[in-house]
Amino acid sequence: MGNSTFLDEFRFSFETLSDGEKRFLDMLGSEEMYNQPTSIYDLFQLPSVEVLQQQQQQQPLVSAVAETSEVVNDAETPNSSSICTSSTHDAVKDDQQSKRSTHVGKNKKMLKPEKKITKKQRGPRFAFMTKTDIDHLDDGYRWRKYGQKAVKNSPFPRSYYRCTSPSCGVLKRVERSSTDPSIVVTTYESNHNHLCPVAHPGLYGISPEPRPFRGDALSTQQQLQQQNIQQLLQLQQQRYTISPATFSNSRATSYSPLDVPNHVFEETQLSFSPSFLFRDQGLLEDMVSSQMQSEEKK
DNA sequence: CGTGTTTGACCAGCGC
DNA sequence: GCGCTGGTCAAACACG
Repeated sequence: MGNSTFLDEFRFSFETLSDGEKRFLDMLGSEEMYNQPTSIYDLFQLPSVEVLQQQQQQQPLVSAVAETSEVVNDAETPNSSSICTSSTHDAVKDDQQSKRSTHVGKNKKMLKPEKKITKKQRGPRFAFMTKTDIDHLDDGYRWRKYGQKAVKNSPFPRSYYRCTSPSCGVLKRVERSSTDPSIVVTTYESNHNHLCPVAHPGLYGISPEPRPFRGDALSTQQQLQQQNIQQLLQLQQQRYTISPATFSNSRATSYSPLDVPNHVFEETQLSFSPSFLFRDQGLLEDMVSSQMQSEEKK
């Protein structure tokens, strides 16, 4: 990484956003969001739930993902390859190969199998900031922590999580901003190849009854923040679902939310363009149920 | 006992 | 080539 900090990688497409989208991104790390959480439905002026449900019936949720992954990925792990067109050999593949081929070694650190994953080969990333005192916000998915590292020039460690769903290679990094400890920066890499366990409890053997909020542990504001995060993630995943190629090939002018917003530079891999989503909004039903359920997963 | 966390070691990329 | 740093592995451990 050289001298570049984690925040240097933190990019959002900006110029393509509508005013409401820009405002939402601004609010993610702002006092406004913290003090008065706002639904992205309002900010983005999403269509009504009824409209979304109708559209969703006409356009099943994961069909695009399944088709793409089968075609692109063959016998391997059917996940993030569906996102990146060519060279995204995902982390899960690497992980599983690693486990298979290193079992022989009694030496704790045997040579790993050829590690061909370079940073440029990884899946696209999506990051956002949240002003919260909770380090690991619940986004509806189940995560397993696989590492923690001290970060240069930051008193706060960075935690590494991996989605526990089999064959799902999504990674997540969580760290606090060194400049503002109240801000948690979360970065997702690749996208899930399965539905959210919370939003679709029946598919995951989870009780279909709405689980209660952790009202005793979380404030209302924190609960709303979690809901907003879940909504944002689902939007992002739906974006992948709709058009992986468009995403991975996109080239947009971006900015780092942690810098002054007029700090503009080029970025190819990380971009965020909700506008695109809403042009094809048949896949938003997750958001509805996730609003009602923000329980943690364990 | 299954699941998740901790933590030290290892590896790769990058800058000098 | 060397050292620094970020990312990952996996044994040991904790917990319900």
